[in-house]
Amino acid sequence: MKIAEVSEKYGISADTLRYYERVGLIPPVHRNEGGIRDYDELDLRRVDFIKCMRRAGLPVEVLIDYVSLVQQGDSTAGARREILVEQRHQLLNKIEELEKVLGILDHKIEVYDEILLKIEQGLSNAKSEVE
Amino acid sequence: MKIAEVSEKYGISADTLRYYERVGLIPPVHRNEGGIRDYDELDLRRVDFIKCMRRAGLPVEVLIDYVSLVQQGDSTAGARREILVEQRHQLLNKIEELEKVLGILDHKIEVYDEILLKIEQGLSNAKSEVE
DNA sequence: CCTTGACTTGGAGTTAACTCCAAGTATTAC
DNA sequence: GTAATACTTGGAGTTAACTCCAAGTCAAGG
Repeated sequence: MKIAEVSEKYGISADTLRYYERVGLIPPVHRNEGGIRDYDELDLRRVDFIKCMRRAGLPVEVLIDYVSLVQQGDSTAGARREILVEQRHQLLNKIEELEKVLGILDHKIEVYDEILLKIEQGLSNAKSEVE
Repeated sequence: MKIAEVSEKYGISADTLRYYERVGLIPPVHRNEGGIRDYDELDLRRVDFIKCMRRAGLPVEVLIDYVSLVQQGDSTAGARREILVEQRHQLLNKIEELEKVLGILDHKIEVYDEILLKIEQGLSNAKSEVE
């Protein structure tokens, strides 16, 4: 699969795909006779993995370390697991934080609904108190 | 409360606090006779609100818009509600995405546990297949 | 009175993660 | 077979969100 198609399929620009390869986030992609990138099944799986991890905010640098360990073979399995455990931990914290803020937003929206209702009813003394 | 104390209390650098004020993320903070920032209760509530929102990843620009509407008074309550609803929506999507990735990480960690167990048992033919 | 240290400002510098560009080569369309 | 299109590379530019810096002010301790 050509880079343009991969870009289309995963919603990642061709520039970004090349950048990922350059910095080692994705190992060198398969090329055709002319030296042009021709993503095979494995390459696509790697792109998909990286896409997910990046969307979740895992730092490029951490992912580079991880990918480099994968390249070094089975002996690095323990170190790779450590990275995943650490990132899982970070992710969990992040989710908890976001859920807290979601609650705050929900509350604020409710308050606004009440205020707007009052304003609609012409109660202009519905001084907001919301920030 | 002086800027250094606020910085300490909320884990935001004094530079960042001044930056927030400069770009309009926080309305001008109360000053003492000498012109030095002296955060009052309202200022602190604002700092806390912004801290939460920023931690959840709400863009500074969006928050500037919101804060500016607050300054413009009650007539902007509807527009402010719209911003919050939109951000709530984005946040929910984000949380769903993170939870998906959390699941992927959990699965990968499990797979690593199995592999590491095999390796530990000396089954060097436990060829990983994990990426 | 002078020094120390926390504060002020506007503006420049940094970082992560892209994103774009110029110059060159290869493939496809006519 | 040649013009247009798509690809290549290394490197420069961009964006968001800080973060740091130089030069200056001011209150308080010795």
